[in-house]
Amino acid sequence: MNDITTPTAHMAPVTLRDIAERCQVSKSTVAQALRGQSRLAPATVARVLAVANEMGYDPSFHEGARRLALRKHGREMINHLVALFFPQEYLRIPFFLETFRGIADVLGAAGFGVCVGHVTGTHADGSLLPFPQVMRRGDLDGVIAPGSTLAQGLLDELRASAGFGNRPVVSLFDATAACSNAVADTPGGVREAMRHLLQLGHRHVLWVYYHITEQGPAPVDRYLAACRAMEEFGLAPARHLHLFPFIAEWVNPHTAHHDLAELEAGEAEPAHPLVEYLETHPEITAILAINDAFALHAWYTLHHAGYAIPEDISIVGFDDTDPMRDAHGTNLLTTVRCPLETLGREAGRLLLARITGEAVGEENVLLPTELVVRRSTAKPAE
Amino acid sequence: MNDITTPTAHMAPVTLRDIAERCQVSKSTVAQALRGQSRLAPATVARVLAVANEMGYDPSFHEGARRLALRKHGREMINHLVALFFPQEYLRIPFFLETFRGIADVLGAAGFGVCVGHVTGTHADGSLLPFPQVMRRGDLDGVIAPGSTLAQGLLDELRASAGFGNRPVVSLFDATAACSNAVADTPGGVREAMRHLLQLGHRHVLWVYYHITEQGPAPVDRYLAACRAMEEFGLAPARHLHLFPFIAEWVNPHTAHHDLAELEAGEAEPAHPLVEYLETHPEITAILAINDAFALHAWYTLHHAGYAIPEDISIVGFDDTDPMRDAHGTNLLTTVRCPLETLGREAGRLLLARITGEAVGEENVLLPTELVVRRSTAKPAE
DNA sequence: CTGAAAGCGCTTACAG
DNA sequence: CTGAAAGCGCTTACAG
Repeated sequence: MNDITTPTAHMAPVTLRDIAERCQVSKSTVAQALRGQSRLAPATVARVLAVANEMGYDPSFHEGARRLALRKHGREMINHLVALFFPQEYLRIPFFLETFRGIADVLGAAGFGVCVGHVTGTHADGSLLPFPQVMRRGDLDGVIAPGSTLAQGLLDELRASAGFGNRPVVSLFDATAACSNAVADTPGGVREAMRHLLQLGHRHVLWVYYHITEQGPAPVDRYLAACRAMEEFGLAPARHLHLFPFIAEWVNPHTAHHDLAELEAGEAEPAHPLVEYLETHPEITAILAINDAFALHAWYTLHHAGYAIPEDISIVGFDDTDPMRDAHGTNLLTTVRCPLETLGREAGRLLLARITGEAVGEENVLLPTELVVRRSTAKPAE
Repeated sequence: MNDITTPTAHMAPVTLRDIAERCQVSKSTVAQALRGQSRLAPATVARVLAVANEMGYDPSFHEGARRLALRKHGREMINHLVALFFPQEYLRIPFFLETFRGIADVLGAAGFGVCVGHVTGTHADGSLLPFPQVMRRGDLDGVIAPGSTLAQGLLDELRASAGFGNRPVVSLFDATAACSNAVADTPGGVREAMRHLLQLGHRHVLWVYYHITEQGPAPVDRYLAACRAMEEFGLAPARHLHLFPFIAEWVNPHTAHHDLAELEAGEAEPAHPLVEYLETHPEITAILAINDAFALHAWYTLHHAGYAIPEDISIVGFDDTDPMRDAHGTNLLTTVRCPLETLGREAGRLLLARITGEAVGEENVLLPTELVVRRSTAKPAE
């Protein structure tokens, strides 16, 4: 790809020299006047400013030259550009979008552009996409990214690049050492949700998680919070907290929710793993899902298999982003709400404070979550 | 805000001069070798390249200087940065996000950063936000924006700014003169949807639209398509196409869907305007909504008022972004699907072609839409 | 109080 | 085939 183009004729933009000529002063004087911090005669400053304004001088257009000149003296400029990195599929996930809104609002209000970058994007041949050029040449004043994304090596890559160095980074959703963090208290939300179920009388709960890691079912901190809540009620998690891994097809738009109705009409339906599991574990009376999408899929699946919600099984979601509406439009799903837009705002605020130098060290923000009790949870059947 | 910071000690990045010294050649030679297009001795080129590589020379880090130097010769560089402008609330709208994904994918794969900009953002005091700095200084190679946004004056503002000039612009969703367009054939979708209803036997249809303009109910092109479809069946739109303006509270997350259930328990419920309208116009047997969210709200409202869907009223949505699921998770809403991610890809492709110079003039892409018939439409009751 | 100078890191005519 | 020169537009020491 040819990177250089010869543009169609442009009106030449106004430069310091143009102003200097018109004012009959030197370029240095104009530069000083424009920067404001000088011992020039007030009258000179006023005259230069007036002429600059009249000629339509646009300093932002010449920031490149300014940056270059400043390097000589070992100083850097704020570029008013930050990147928001995230895995490609996040643009489909409502809880990310709420956060995105908060970030974009705060940074936009401060005059910063927010550049989006997919970290897990791949070329057609499967090779990983490199960062866009903007992100590789010191244009970025800072970066916001989900903790999971940073943990995958993005942070190291950024720190190693000459263009980024030790500029500020804010981790979103999950706390990460070596940068600032803006996270919601999701373990607290899990604890509340579990207490809610236990207080209703449930004793065997199915924990629907993402995938297993060496440390346990991910996200591990939430799993541990669920365990602790059980222990508070004198229950041994090993016996009372049942584990069920989430299955990708549940929320894949091409496979989820589409086949149940068709199966009705057709041949014998294969048993859904979740239904099988519950049939062999009749002591389970409640499901705690890692997000609303999983909760909804469990709900549809169980309804289809003849379970009544919440009479036979109580279901709790997470995030409060995907409603389960009845025919009146009322959301029935008990879930844990995270202050996502606020989380985004806080992430933006932390980053700005570091960029402008108002803050020096890393800072962590932890926002409370809130259990929202609706109609998908009830006392277990007796 | 102080724009300049004195950074912590950075390792000085490698420059042409460093390489030149090590190679015992001049800076010009190094520059030529690095650019590749020269009549240098192949051996020299090889040696310079090897040393540059070994020293870790990063050309992208010095793009600023390169840009500056190129200006002297009236040439411009591609900056690998484009902006995507949209009204603030679009980050909540699923149909925009699908499109966003397509845009980000295509541009990311080409090494371009995508910078998001809110056009309707306001400061706390209500004043309109200016563009972020990046967007005001010639950093942008091009812009993508919804047609509605461009029509509000963004295009003029961009063209008038020295930093942007006549760079390429692609209009999304709605066609706009004076730039390239990537739009879906929504009028075609409306026509199909209306034919579907008329073929089922409906004769009086309620058209739920955004708001009235001088040209008619917006979006006007879709309204006219609805009229034409009626005329094809020998019906006069003036008598058979009933107009109902959309009410903002319907999709405001703070007021929509929340109160119906609570009202059940409480005092006398005020009649919903839609219900009132249908009661005074019993000849209406079908609703054609401008998007799925409105269709869903109409559905919930009518269900609550005792109407059966589709037995009493057929409902057609638009976009296929918001499902109306039954308890099995099956989507019941008949609607018109737009190829949104593809639309985003096309918009990105058009922009890239202009930026790289592969395409010269404006180009328009029109993608077909598709009626998806589900269970919310049926023959009218008789 | 103001200006001439050196230089950020690069580019491309232009000499040799 | 290679290098010295001029310059992009700016900045800040440093003289005067």
